Amino acid sequence: MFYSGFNCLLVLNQENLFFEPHKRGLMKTPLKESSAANIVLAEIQPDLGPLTTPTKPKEIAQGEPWTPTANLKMLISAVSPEIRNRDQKRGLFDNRNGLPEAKDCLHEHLSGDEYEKSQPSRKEKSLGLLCHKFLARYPKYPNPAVNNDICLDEVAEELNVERRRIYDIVNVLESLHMVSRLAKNRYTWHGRHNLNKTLGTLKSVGEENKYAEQIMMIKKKDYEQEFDFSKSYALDDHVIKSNPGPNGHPDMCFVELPGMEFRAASVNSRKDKSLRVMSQKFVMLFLVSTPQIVSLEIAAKILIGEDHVEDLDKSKFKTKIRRLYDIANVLSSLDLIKKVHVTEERGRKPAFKWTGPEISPNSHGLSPVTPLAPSDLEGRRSSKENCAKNLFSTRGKPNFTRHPSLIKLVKSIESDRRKINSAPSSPIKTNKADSSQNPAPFPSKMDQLAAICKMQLEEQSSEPRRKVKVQLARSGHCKPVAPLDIPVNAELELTAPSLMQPLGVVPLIPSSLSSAVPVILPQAPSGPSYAIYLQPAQAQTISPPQGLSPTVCLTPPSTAMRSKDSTDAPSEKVITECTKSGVATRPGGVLPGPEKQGAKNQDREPAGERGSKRASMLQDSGSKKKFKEDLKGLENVPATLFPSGYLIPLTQCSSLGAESVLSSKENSGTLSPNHRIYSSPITGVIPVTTSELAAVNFPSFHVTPLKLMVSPTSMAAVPVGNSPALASSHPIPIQNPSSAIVNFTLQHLGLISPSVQVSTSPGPGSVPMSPRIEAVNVAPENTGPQQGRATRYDSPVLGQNQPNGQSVTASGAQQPVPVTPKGSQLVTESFFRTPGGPPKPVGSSCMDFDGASKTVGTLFVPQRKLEVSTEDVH
DNA sequence: ACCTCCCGCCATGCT
DNA sequence: AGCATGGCGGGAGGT
Repeated sequence: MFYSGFNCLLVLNQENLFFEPHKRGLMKTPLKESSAANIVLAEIQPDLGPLTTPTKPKEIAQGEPWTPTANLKMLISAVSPEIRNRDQKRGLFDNRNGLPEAKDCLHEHLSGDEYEKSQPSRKEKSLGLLCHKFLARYPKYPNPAVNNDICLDEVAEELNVERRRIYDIVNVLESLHMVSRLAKNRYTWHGRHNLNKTLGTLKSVGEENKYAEQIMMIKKKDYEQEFDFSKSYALDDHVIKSNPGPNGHPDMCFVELPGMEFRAASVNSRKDKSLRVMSQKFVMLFLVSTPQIVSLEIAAKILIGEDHVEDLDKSKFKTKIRRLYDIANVLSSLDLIKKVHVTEERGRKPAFKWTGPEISPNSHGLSPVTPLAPSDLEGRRSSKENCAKNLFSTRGKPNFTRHPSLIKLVKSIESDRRKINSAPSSPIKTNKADSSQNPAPFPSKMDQLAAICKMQLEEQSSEPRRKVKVQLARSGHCKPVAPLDIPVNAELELTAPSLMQPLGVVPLIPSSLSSAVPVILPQAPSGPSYAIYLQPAQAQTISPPQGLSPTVCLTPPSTAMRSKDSTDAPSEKVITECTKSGVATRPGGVLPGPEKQGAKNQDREPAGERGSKRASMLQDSGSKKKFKEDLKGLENVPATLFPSGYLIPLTQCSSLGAESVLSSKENSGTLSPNHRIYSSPITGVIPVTTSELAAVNFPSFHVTPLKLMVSPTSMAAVPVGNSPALASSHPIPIQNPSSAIVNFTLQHLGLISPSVQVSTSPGPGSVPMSPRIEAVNVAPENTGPQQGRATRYDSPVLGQNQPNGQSVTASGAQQPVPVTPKGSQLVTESFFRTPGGPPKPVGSSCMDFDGASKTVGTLFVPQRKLEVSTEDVH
C-alpha cells in the first residue's frame, strides 16, 4: 500500500516545518546561503532534483545555483532523513545523492534506466507538490508592511518549473485572493489574511447561485438516470437553468475582494477565464454543500453548466475534470480540501472534502453565525449585490472596472429592495432588524447599533478581535471609504442580506453583464462578536437541504456504529478518504491513520445504507425523497445527534462569537450547524462532520487516547492562544457549554469514551487542531503529515485564519504589522479598486457590523465532533 | 482499465 | 512583433 503520496507527505511535513511564515519570508529570498545549503542540498536533492525538468536543467544548474532553491532544499533537508529513507526505498537516493551538482548532467551520464530513475517521478513534479514549494516561500500571514511581491519568473526559476505551472498555481491563489496581480510577471502575496473574507464571499455567492440546489439536482438526476427515471429532469433543468449565468450555464463572474481587484488592466481581460473562475466556483461548491464534499463529476457538471448534462460532450467534461484536478491540487496544498472518495450506487467516485475553515455565508467570512439565520441572508445578499454592483464585464473584453455610477446604482437599488422587503423578523438581531428596518438612509444608525452590539460582545469576548479586525483591514488594503459609499455599503451589508432570499434569488449577476463581476465583500474582520441565537423556524424555512445528495442514505443509525456512520454516511454515500489521496492532492498529504479507519468504517456502512437509500429513493423520486430525508434527518438528528443546536445566551454568545468561530472552523463551515441540521439533518450533520473531523482531528486523536485526552484544558488553552476570539475573553466558558454538551451527548450515545472530550472549537480546518496536536505530539507517520500540515499552516498563525477571521490574533501575533486601524476601523477594508486607479471605497462593509448584524445565529454542537470522536473511539 | 494530471502547443491579448 | 497568459487536450505515469 505504499503510496507515492507518502513521499509527498514527507515532503510536506518537512515543509511544514518550514512553514512558519516568518522563516519563510527569509527563505524566500534567494539566497545565498549556499555553502551550508549545498551540503544539505546534496541530501535533499533527490527530492528537489526531481523537480527540475530535464528540459530545463540549465536554468537551475548554472548559476546561482542554490540560492532560492537552496533554501527550500535546506528546509526540506531538515526532513531529509525521512526523505532519504524514502529515496532509498525507491533506490533513487543513490543516484541523485551523489550528484547533487549534476542533476543536469545526470541524464547525460546515466544509462537509460538510470536516467529514468534519476528523473523525478511524475508525482514529484505534481502541481500539488509544486504548490507546496511555492507556498513554502511565503508566510501564511505576511506582514503587509513588507514587500511581498512575487516575481513569477523568479519563482519559476527557483522552483525549476515552467512558468506555465506557476500560472496554474497563481491563478488559483488569485481566485482566493491570496495573491493579487500587480503587473506583468508580478504578484503580491497576501497569504491568508483575506482568505476568510474571500471564502465568506464565495459562500455567499455560491448560495446565491443556488449551487447547493444544483448539486442536489445533479445528484438526483444521476440517481434517476440510474433507474431510468426521467421524471424530474424538467425540474432539474429548471433549477439549473435558472441559476446559470449568461450562457446558460452558471457562469462566471470572478468574485473580487475589495482591495484585491486586479490592478493590471491586462489582467482584467482574462478575469473571467476559467481557471480562476473555476477555482472560485469549485470552492463555492464546498462552502455551499452541506457535506462539504464535492465529487469531481458533479463539480465538472456544474462548472460546465449542467443544464445540458445530457449533451455534455465528453471531451469538454474531461477537460473540465483535468482542470479541476489542477485546482484541487492547489487547494489541497492550501489544506482547504482533501481528496476523498464517495461511494455511490454507481461506484466509487473521486471527490474532495473541504477541510478549510468553515465560513459563514455572510460576506463577512468571519462570522460564525449560522447560515440560515437572516444574517446569513443578508450576507448573501450583500455579496450578491456586490457582485451585481461590481460589474465588470470581463466577458468580452472588457476590462473595466466597475464604474462608480454603477455602484451607486446598485446601492440605490439595494436600498429600494430593503425598503420593499421587510426584514425577517428575527427577534434577535438588532442587526438584522436594523438593517432591514433601516434602509440605507440610516446607515449610521445601523452602524451604531452594530457597533453597540459589537461592543457589548466584544467586551465579553475580547479586544483581540479588534486588533484582528484592524489587521485584516489592513491586509485588505482598506482605504478610507468615501462618505457616501460607506453608508450605503453598510446598509447593504446589514440589510441586504436579510432581504435577499437565499434560495429564491436568482443569480443576480446576469450573464450578460459579464463574466467577471467583482464582488465586494464586506470585510468584517472580526467575527467574533456575534451573539448567536437560534431561530429554528427561520433556519428551517430558509434553507432547504443543500448538501443532500440524492443518494444519501436515510437509514437511521441503529447501533452506535450506525450512529457513527449515520453521521457520515447518510448524507453522502460513503466517503472514503484516501490515504493516498495525500499523494495527489495531499495538502496534508497523508491522512492520518484515524482517517483511514474512518474511511473503512464508512465503506462498510455504505452498503447497508445504500440499500436503504435506494429503497427510499425508489419510493420517491428525487426531490420528494430529499425532503423526506430531510425531515427525517431533522427528526433523527435531534434524537441521535441531538446536540445539534443550542441556543446560546448572548453572554455566552459573545464569547461564543469567538468560540463559535473556533468551532466554526470545523463546524461552521459554511453552514453553521443549524443550517445543516435544519436543512438536511442527516446529510449535513453526519457526513460532513465525520470526514472533516477525521481529517482534522484524527491525526491527533486517532493516535490515541492521549489525543482524545485533549483535555479541556488543552482545548481551552489552545483556543485561547490560537484564536483571537477565544483568547479574548471567555474561551473556556464558551467552549464549555457546547463542548460539554456535546461530550455529554456523545458519551451518552456511546460514541465517545468518557475520557474523550470533544471540543466545539475544532474546525474542519486543520488549523485549530494543529495547536493541540502539536502539543500532544502525537502522530506517527501517518499523522505526521497532517501534523505537519497543521503545524505548518497553523504554526504561523495559531489563530490563524480560521474561520472567522479569528486568525487575526494569530496573525497579529505573528506579524509585527501594526494593527492600527486605518481610516475608519473596518471601513477601510472594503472598497473597490479600479484597475489602475486607486481603490474606491466600496462599502462599508467593513465593519464589525457584519458581526453585529449576524447576531442571530445558532450554535450547534458540531456533530462532526461526534463523528470524530467516534472515530477516535475506534 | 481507469484515474490523475503533466506537459507544452498554441491561441489570446497586452505592450 | 514580441511577450505574457493561460486554454486545452494528448498521452503517459500510477494504481
